[in-house]
Amino acid sequence: MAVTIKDVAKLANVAPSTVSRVIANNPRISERTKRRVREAMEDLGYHPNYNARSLANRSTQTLGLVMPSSADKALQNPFFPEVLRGISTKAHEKEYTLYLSTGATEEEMLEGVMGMVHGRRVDGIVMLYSRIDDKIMAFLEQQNFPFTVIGKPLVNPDSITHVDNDNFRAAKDVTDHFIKKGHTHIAFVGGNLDLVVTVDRLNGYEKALREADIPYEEDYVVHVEFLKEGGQEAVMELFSLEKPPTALVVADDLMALGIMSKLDEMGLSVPEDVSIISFNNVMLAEYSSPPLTSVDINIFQLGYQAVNCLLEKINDPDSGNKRVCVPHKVVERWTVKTLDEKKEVK
Amino acid sequence: MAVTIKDVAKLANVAPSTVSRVIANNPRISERTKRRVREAMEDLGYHPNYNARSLANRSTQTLGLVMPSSADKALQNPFFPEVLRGISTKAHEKEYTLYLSTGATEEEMLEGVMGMVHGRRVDGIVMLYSRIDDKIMAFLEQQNFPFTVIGKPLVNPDSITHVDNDNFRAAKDVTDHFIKKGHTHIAFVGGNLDLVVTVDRLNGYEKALREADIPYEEDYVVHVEFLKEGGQEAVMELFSLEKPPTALVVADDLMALGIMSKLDEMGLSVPEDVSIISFNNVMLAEYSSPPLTSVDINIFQLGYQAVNCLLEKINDPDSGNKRVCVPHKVVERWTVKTLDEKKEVK
DNA sequence: TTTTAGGAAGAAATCGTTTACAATAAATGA
DNA sequence: TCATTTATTGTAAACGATTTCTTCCTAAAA
Repeated sequence: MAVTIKDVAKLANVAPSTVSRVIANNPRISERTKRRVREAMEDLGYHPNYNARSLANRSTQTLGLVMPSSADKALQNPFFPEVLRGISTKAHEKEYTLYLSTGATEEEMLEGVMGMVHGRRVDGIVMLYSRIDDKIMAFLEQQNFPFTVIGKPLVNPDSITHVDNDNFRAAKDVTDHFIKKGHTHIAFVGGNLDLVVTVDRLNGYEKALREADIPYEEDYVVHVEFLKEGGQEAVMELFSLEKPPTALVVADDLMALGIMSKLDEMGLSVPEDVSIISFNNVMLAEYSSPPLTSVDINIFQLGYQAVNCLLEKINDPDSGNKRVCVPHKVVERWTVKTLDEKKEVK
Repeated sequence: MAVTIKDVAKLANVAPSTVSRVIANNPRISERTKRRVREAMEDLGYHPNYNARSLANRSTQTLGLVMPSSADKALQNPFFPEVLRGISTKAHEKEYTLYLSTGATEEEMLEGVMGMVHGRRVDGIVMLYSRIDDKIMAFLEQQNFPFTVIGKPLVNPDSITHVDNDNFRAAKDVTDHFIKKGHTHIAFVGGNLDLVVTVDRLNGYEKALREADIPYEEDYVVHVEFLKEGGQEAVMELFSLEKPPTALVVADDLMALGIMSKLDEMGLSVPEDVSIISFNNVMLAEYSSPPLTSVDINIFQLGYQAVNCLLEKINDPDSGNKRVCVPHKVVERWTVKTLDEKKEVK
């Protein structure tokens, strides 16, 4: 039906293998035959069949992406389009294409990944999250399949190539920022505790408090989902406390947005009554009212670098494992109020 | 290396063809051998090789997505994550996976699509836009390759399956809305004129004006890019006119946001000085200040239905062409000011 | 007992490439 | 001149499935 390498071979009066070599631009073929073959390809409108190629090659030129939840859910958070941008930019640079994972439950996801790996559907995998005790990561490691992680693997980070921010530092920075502005009642609203990023940030938050001799209160730490609704739940909890916080370290812009709208409903205003710094600095942060002070973690770079490392691993499986740290930067806008400026101590 | 169908066959003491039949659950194989073979598969941890399958089958179980510009650029607009959500939801339901297109220029995109089609890399394609005189669409049509379009093909819409909103109607509705609220100086800020969606909406806008005997002014119609920056350009043009508009029909939320921030810079306030209704109703619309009145075009459905139609076409290539119309709904928020309430005429 | 039908499974071709190995002819060197 | 390279191309075996024929049984019909 479609025109194959054999048709080209016949027309150009050569063997199929010769055509294959011309495609690969093998130097062992003379320029004269190359020209002849290329002409034949042109004439017939020949295009190589990817599946046949992959099969013979054992390479697919495609990369698998594993989301923390089903793509359906994950795509609701602006984080993902942005990593995707970084990922697809680098992937396309190197002529790789992308393959999105399936599955609603963790069990289904694992099933899907096993399919990708065993079925040789992808050459490598980017994990878009890092969870504690993750079955999928364990599987990939055990299979010795090329993969990189966005975030920090908890167990043996040195033996897994990953790209991450310094989340501990970032959380400490923003907490310090609040402290410097005179806040002492600072709460932490994080995502699910089994995400490593949450743990890192929580630790940074705690460290900052300890250094400033502010007691760490269990009640000031809540963990909710990375969505708007999550933010709203958090508000309910925190603002029914006897002494509600005056400042919030929030792990995600979307959550912060949810928090602000809930706060608004309750008649509390930002930053007058409560200050907020969140993470990610997605476009929303700029356009909310008031605009959010947010930590820019350079999501695009996260994706871009993850693919970069992955391709290195694919091309040289024995290359060592790397850790790439993408710098962050807090972008100050209008959600932080100064209670009582501290003198610079340092 | 990896375990193949032959290994399973050997262990189960049957021919490879038998194993294949067991996988396909062919009724011509006895339950007893089926059990035996399945056991062998389990024991060896067998997973079928997708490439080999695709090659033999001439089907890939994957769908190609063609973006209006490179994925890199397109993903900046929240429209795309949301269609992607719809698309991936349906695709995963039917165990199809997704393949993102490559290419920065139109020429490169076409190249990429030709690769997908001729190289049998995908079973069908969803075009995420509809442009006038589009080479890619022409190619797909000429090849008689299964594809569906999100948006309305301009040339022969009846012979191409597509899913769309009634954009003419939607634009007329919002323009009428302005008119009813007493506005007479209504401008239109659209995307690129070679996108069919722009044309449809422009026509709806014009129709509403004519019906209300408001003159259609060339100066009140501008066309810019579907991004924040586009909105800002638009403001520069419109508000240097002698008689600037009091109401804006804007083709995209992101553009509207750009417009609002520019307006703010210029000391004009929304909706006091200028009213705005935009399209898409992405999450941003809800969180901007003031929150945007926006036409919800149900982006998720657009993607979901596009895949639905595509799968139908793939499974039955001779099924007729359809047009699915996804309903829209204007979501009123706080960017429209009543100048002078008209009596309901109808 | 022979024929026949039908169920179950195997053999081998096929899908469209790549690639190791072989083959040929021309060119080089002694 | 003959052996040996070297440059160029061909042959055929993978790659890992699916699928069309066959074949082989066994049991029912004649």
